[in-house]
Amino acid sequence: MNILHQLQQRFALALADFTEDPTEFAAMIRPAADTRFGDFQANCCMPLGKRNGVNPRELAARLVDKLDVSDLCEPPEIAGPGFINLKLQDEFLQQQLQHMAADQRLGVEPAGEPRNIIVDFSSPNVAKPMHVGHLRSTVIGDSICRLLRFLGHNVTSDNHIGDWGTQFGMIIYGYKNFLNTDAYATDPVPELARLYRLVNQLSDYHAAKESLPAQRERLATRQAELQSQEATAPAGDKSAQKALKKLRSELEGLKEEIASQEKKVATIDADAELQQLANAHPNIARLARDETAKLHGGDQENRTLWNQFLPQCLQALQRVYDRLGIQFDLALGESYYDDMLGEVVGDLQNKGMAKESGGAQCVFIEGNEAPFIVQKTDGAYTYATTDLATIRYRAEKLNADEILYVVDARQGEHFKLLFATAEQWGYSRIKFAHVSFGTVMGQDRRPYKTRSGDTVGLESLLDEAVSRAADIVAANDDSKIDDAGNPTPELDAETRQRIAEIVGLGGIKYADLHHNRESDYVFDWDKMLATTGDTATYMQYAYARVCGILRKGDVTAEELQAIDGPIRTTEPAERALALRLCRFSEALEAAANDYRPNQLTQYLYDLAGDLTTFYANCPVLKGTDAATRENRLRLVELSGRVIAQGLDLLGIAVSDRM
RNA sequence: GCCCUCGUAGCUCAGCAGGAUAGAGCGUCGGUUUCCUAAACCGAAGGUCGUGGGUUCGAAUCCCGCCGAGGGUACCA
Repeated sequence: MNILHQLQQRFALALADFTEDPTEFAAMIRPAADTRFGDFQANCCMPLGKRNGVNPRELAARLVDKLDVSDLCEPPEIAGPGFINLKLQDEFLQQQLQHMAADQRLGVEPAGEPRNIIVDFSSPNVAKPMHVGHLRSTVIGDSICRLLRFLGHNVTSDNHIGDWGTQFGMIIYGYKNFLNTDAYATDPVPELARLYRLVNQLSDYHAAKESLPAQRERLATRQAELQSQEATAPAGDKSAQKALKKLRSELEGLKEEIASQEKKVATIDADAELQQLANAHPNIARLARDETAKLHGGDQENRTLWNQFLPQCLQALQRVYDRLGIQFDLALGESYYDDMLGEVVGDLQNKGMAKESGGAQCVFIEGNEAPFIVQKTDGAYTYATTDLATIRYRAEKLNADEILYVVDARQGEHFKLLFATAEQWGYSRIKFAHVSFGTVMGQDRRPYKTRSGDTVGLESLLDEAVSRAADIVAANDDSKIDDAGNPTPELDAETRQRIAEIVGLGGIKYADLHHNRESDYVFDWDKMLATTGDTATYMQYAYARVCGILRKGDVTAEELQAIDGPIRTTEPAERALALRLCRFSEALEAAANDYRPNQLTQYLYDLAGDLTTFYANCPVLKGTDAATRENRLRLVELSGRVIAQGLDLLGIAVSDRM
């Protein structure tokens, strides 16, 4: 039941007399821009009139003549240059509502042709704790899975974990040299993370020490260059000024880089213990890489260690996913594909796609300067190779029709090359999409970091959200008063905590999902947990009020759902709410079509707004006759179900009290 | 150098298979409680949609130039 589709179908029939491709023009029906124009508007007569050399208004008149929507709409009206305005008949709207209320799927029809869709998202490195950078992929990916699944597709969520890269060499090196046995015995994962950080820190130290002199020299020459150019560049010469500007920004970058490296060196130098370690391990970076190579080469000891570490790391990740309510159907990490990589390169070579260039095996895609490197000079494979092996596996073993990669926009070029290569390689029947997203920024407009400059750990982020939410929940509950003004808090400590979890995590997820995923967004605690405005809380609150009304009205959702007969919409606020409810499937489709959960958040926000406006204007329980009361209760109950279902598709939970 | 994003109200952002007077939240100002959760509702002020051109009956939306911000760019993923 999708009213927009029904209208489009009717228009397509009528349009058949006027054009070769009626669906193209039927698609130009959309919700009315202004409610005064009605509920929907058709914009097709202007372009079609132009194409056919007919006056658009005349064409509109003839089209309306031909059009049969008498069972759905009031008589269509022609306005302006040739818009056709449509207003749904109340009886039709009421029928739709009745059907929706009786339907477990809320009137959303499952896809006629379900597709096998693989959604590749989250994909953290197991060696390091998850951080804020993983948030978007995880939250957006999960929502897309839920949406597509609800729409009837066969969705496989796959966590393509980084479990085979250089970071494991670092952990192994750390384990062999710096292990704190007690700490490892107590809780292995933090100890492994510490080892990773330590080895990384020591490697960076040596790298910085080595490169700093050259960088300082470079800075000096650049500065001299800048000075001389500043002296000579003609003020009116635009390109000279532009070059100057570029040089200045390059200098800034260089200074920042040097400062950050100096900081790394200083940190170690300031700590006698760390300095001693650094001195004792001058070749740590190379040795760690060697450990990785040994692991890949099948070295017994390193394989044993890997087998020992991996389950523990995965378990730590699982804690975060459990808390976020996220499940994966598969978690086939990079290691899973390791023994297929040689074959992939061989096959690409046989097909003449991979060629040697500069010692590496490369696929060159026309129109791209950079090659797609599938095997490095040293013989090692790259993530390009793994990604190709993964595509082959998903195509052949999972029968994929569609593969979505929910990954950072910065990897756009990689995916462009990957998809082009895969298509040439024989997988052109699969629809590939890079569902890209922008960076999470701090208030300073730089990638979100802690005050000391470290990346923000995901678990601590979640903890903080819940703790902030707990304060808000407590404050709200404490402020509840009865008619006499006496405090009447109604939530016990345990309930408050449960609600804080729902509100806090919902706030984080919603803040992410309600932005257009393509744009960067600024992370702001106060906004995401604000008790006012376009937040998860607003919707969760609307839901809690629905439950509150049913409780006060002493009816259950089941009882209301069992009532048959149309749901009347006499008041304007009732009608607006009813129309919004009927657009649920439109909203889901829009969100799924281009993988934009923000289309759904927008819908839910509008719905929650319509619902609270309805509350303000239409009393449900008080001062109403029995029929009105029942009718409004059904409207409220249906709204609650749609909100809960919509939020669920965003991965956000609700509570029946707040 | 080449390539890719982005520039919309004081702030944060929607809108971008071209359509009627450009929307929302926050903030500001004003109003609403004998009434089902005021975590609410109603109203007002606030915009040369970076800029200059072009296509069109019609452009925030499509094309080109310019300005500004960010990102990527051969062996890290």
